[in-house]
Formats: sequence, C-alpha cells, structure tokens
Amino acid sequence: MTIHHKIKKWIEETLKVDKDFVLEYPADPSHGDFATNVAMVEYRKISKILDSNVPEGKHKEDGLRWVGEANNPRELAEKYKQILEENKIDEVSGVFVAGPGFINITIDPKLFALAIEKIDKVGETFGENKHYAGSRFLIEYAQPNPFKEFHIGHMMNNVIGESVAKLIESQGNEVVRFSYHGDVGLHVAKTIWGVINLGVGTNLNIKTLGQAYALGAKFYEDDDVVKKEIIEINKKIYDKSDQEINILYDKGRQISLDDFEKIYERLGSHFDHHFYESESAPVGKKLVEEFLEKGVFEKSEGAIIFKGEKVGLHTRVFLNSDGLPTYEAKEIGLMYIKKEKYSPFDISITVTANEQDAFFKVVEKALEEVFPELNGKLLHLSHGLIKLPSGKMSSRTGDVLTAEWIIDTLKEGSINKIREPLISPEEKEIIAEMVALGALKFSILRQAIGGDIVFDINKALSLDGDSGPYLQYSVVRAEALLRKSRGQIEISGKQPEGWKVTLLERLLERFPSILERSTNEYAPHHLVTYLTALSSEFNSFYSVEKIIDNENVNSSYKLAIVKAFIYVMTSGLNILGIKIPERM
RNA sequence: GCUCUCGUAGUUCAAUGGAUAGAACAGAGCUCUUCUAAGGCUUUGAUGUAGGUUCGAUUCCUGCCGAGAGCACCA
Repeated sequence: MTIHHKIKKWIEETLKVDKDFVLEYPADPSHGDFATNVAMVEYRKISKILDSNVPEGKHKEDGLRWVGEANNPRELAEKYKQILEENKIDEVSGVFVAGPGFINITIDPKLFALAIEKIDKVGETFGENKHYAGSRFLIEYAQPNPFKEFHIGHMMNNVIGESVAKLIESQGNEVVRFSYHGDVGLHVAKTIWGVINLGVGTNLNIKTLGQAYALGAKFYEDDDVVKKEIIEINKKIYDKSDQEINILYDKGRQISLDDFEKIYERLGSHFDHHFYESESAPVGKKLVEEFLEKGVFEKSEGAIIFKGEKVGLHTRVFLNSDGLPTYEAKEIGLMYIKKEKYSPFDISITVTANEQDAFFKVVEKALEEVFPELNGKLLHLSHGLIKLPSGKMSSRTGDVLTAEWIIDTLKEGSINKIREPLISPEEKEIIAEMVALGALKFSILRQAIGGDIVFDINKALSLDGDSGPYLQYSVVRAEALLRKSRGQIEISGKQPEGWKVTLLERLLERFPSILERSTNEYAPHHLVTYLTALSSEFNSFYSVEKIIDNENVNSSYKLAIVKAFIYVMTSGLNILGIKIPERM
C-alpha cells in the first residue's frame, strides 16, 4: 500500500467521510507533502443538505450555525484538523490548515528513504498494483486497412493503444490485444480497380497499392461509370466469383499484411489476435438479418438500418441495398467473434480516431441491443488526428505521410546528433532507431488523447526540450553514473544523518499513484508529464550534486536515488513503449 | 441546417471545481579542467467574449464569436 493510499484511508475513516475528496501532491512544497480539499467538499455537502431543508422562518445562511459545525470551509477544516491530530498515524508528522480550507499534511521524511530502498529492492515492478487485479480487458487498437498505406494516423492509434494496454496491465489486469483489418469493403474495390487501370499487371508492391487506391478513390467520386464498376468489383470480392480479381486480391492483401507486420515489429507492438473484416462480415450479416426479425434493425429504401433517432442518435446503414454488410454490421460480427473466443471479459475497448465518435455511439447502441450482456462493458477511446501544417492528411489525394517515412526521417536526423566518436556505425544505427521512435511516441503521448496533433517535421527533428530523447538522455547519464561507481562506492538506501529530502525523492515515491491515475483515466499523458518532471528534477540534481565522491558519506545514498530513478524511468518508459539506449 | 468536440504566452501543449494558471520551443542573458552540454541556471510573455452557479471557475451551465469533425448505403 502506498503512502497516498494509507493517508487517504486514514482521512476517510477518521473523519467518517465519503471518498470523493481529493488527496493531492501540492505543486508548492510549502503546502506540505499532501493536501486535501476534504473540508471544502464536505462543507459543500452540508450546506446543500441544509439548503434543501430550510425550516420556516429561518434563512439558509443560518444553516450551518444550527448544527454548530462551522461557518465556512476554513472553520470546518480547523475542526477536522483537531480530529485528525487526535487520531494521528505514525506516517504523518503534521497537519495544517491553509488558504480557503485546505488541510496540508506533512509526512515523516524517513518514508522517502524507505521508498528509495523499496524501489532499489523491487526494481521495475515498483509501480505495479495488485489492488484491483483480476479483470480481463479486451483492447482493439490497430485498424490499418490492407490495400492502403500505414500512415502516421495509424501509428498514432497504435502507440496510444499499446500504452493504454500496458497501463492496464501495470495495474494487475489481463489484457488481450487485437488488431482489426479491413480486408474487404469498398476501399479494397477501389484499389483493385486502380490496379487494373494503373497498368501494373500483377507487379504489386506497397507503393503501387497506395497509388492504385488514390486513383480508384478519385474516379469513384468523379465518374459515375467507374463508380458502378467499383461497386461490381466489390460484389465480386465478397463472392469470389472472378479469378482475375481473386489473384490481385490475394496478392495485394498479403503484401499489405506483411508490410504491417514489419511496422508492428518496429513500433514494438504485438497482438494476441488479428481479426479481419472478411471473417466478421458474414457473421455480422447473419446477425443483422436475425435481429431484423427481432425488431432491432429495420428495412428502409432497400437497406437494413438501425434507427438511432429512437435514442437521440442518427440512422446508420448496416446492410446496404445489395445485401452487403457495411462497417457497422461488421462491428456486430466482430463482437460476436470476440465474445466467442475471449469470454468472459470485463471491458472491451476500441481505440479509433474521433471522427468516428458519432458512428461509434450508434454501433454501441446497436451492440447493446443485440448483446444485452455487454451493457456497460463497451468503451470507445477516441483520439485526435495528426495534421500536417498544411492541413488534414488524405490518402485519397495521396497527401499522406507513411509511418515508415517519418521514422526514417527522424532517424536520419538523430544519427547526426550523436557526437560520441567511439560509437560504431552499427550501434549508432540502433541508438538512432530508439531515439527516433522515442521522439515520435513522446510527441504523440505527451498530450491528452482526443486532441489533434499538428505534426511539424522540422520541430520534431530538433529533439530539444520536453521530448523523448530528453527522457532517454537523462537515464543514459544516470546509467553512466552507476557504471562508473561500480567497485568504488557501495549503494545504500539508508538516509544519511541530517539529509534534507530532495524533490527528486519525493517525485520518485509518487510513481505508483501516477500510474494508477493514468490507468483509471486511460490517460498516458499524465505519465508522460510525470516522467518529464522527474527527468528534469534528475538533471538539476545531476548538475548541482557531485554524486560519485569517495570523500563524501552521502554518496552511497545519492547513488541509491540514482538507481531508483533508473528503475522508475525504465518502468515508465516501457509503458510508453520508449526504449532506452545504453549511451547516446 | 442539426449533433458533437475544441478555443490557455508569438508557437506546441499541461493544470483532479481549489492556493501565486505550469512546461517546452522561439526571443534576451549566463554556464562545460565534477561524473555525457541531446544538459543546467536567470529572464520576457497567456485563460476568445458576455452572463450565471459556487466560499472558490481555465474547468460546470447559457448566449455570442471563432475553429474542427460527423450527419444513409465508405471505413
């Protein structure tokens, strides 16, 4: 149990209050080690109760005086302080009232040394939490479509999904990871049409597929004759009736999927299962037809639709008038397969771009009507888009940056930054790959998911300031210290006499709480913010303190802090999918 | 037109209804014969607008202004 948990519980039980108050780490150290707004929250509740029961002839302002509690949050805080002091636990060294009614709490400085000792002992497992263990989460987060390119938007989805998955795992849950690929559907037909009309024969590669899609998509919109041809091709893809198309299809699909594997490998994401629309489509079609009879779906203009208006949403088509399943029906089929394979589960998460928000609300509703047992178990996590300074990316116009290109460009930039002359070209290559991916993942995960990211390649290349490499670099320096000290100074988590607790130690102790909050909110950016602050604090520590010093008795403890820093950073960066080079 | 999301330093982002709104980049200045300067230190600078709720609002509610996304057979 962390100190945070202990203190929260202590306040809760001692004051006999609900747990809806906040126990935070104040930004300003003069506000103690912990601060809580419990008095302000409770005051609010008391006045509300009194407001609703104002007896005749009285004014509600008098309310608090009737119960003889307090006239304002500050006075209530004073009362609480008294109760807390009478029931003090060992960890707490002081309780103070401040400002409008905050209760600030200081803790025994020895606890920080204990935390350092503990981190050095348990290593990278320090942040793990077995508190809520045992839930099974399904998470689907990579939906690149075969026959189209894997662009930076897919990469964003992948990086976010992977970090959320790792966060959930860190809190003791089981996570099953899925990718989902649209290997059938109109976009495929567009690409096949493009391939046929591009005149490349069966000489396909990932590039010609991209061009073919852009061509097909353009003509689909501009030319009604082509539109009909593409719709015909789409039908043939579903029923596999055309040999020529089958050959192009199988080949193109395999080229795409192989390409995706390569990128997953590079990004470091691994999936428990790959799903394909070609398998979810027939299942979805069947289910939609079945639940048409049960009244969940209805017929309209030849199509089968779900009337979202009945729950304040909009109508979506599930089977088109040719009887083919749309994306919507495929989602129904997909969920059926997921349930068959991975039940029981507690939460099923789907990570997509936020342009699908409205669409997902409808699908979720339909899913809940088809599978009532899923009520409350579906979570749609949506993120923003990556925008170029020139505007939105579009694979239709070919105005698209592939993930591969971005990584390689960043890699080239970072390889030139390595100044260490002793590093071999091979090692430089490895370091640059880690730095490039670190920079990319950091820039995606540093902000709250949901917002768009304006991706400026020149800025990304600078690699200064808050960035992936900044975090990596701080760990590299810390590692160098440990290497150098080996055989010279013993590492000891025993706090020296007269030691003044540093902010670095305080931050290290918080790591488990940060992880817990990041997980609960599905918000990796809290972790990023924390690791950045932690690195910054380490870098200050590094420049102010002489760490390896045979003359100084504090050196052993300083090294223990450095070691703890490395563990926490390694663990945190691992969750973000950022690797740490040995040197850089 | 309807629905949803979003407006915070020059720029890119933080901030659990709380205390003096934090960083980074860019700008100005300082700092490598102590361990990696991809570092450290100092400094200039912000809540779109008008109301409301609250002891307290960047955060919640309403209007306005501005940006983006979605709205029937694409995914």
